[in-house]
Amino acid sequence: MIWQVLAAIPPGKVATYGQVASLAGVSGAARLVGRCLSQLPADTRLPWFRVINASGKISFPVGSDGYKRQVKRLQDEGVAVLNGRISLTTFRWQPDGAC
DNA sequence: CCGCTGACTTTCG
DNA sequence: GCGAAAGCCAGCG
Repeated sequence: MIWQVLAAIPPGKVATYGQVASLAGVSGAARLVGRCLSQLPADTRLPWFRVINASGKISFPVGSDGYKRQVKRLQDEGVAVLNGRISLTTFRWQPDGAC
């Protein structure tokens, strides 16, 4: 389920763990999503880098290996990352129909 | 079976 | 804006 949701996230947009969890049907299980991502292989095609925490920041220590990788991917997708935080210019992904 | 831990979220002070 | 507490699910000792 989590993977399905990840794959459903359009490029250039990002979603929070809570969003993904909710869409996955496990509302409130944000930690579950995070745990699931941690299990994802390094060569996975899933856009796990589009998943961020509620603070709009990357859930990795700044300067960390995974952090840099995620930022690189995000920028490649067209997402701007400033101050270790997703630029406000990048709208969060929302289900179709939701404002 | 109990308790700790983890890529988290939300509310209260 | 930040720190603390409770809620959430799964894996491990």
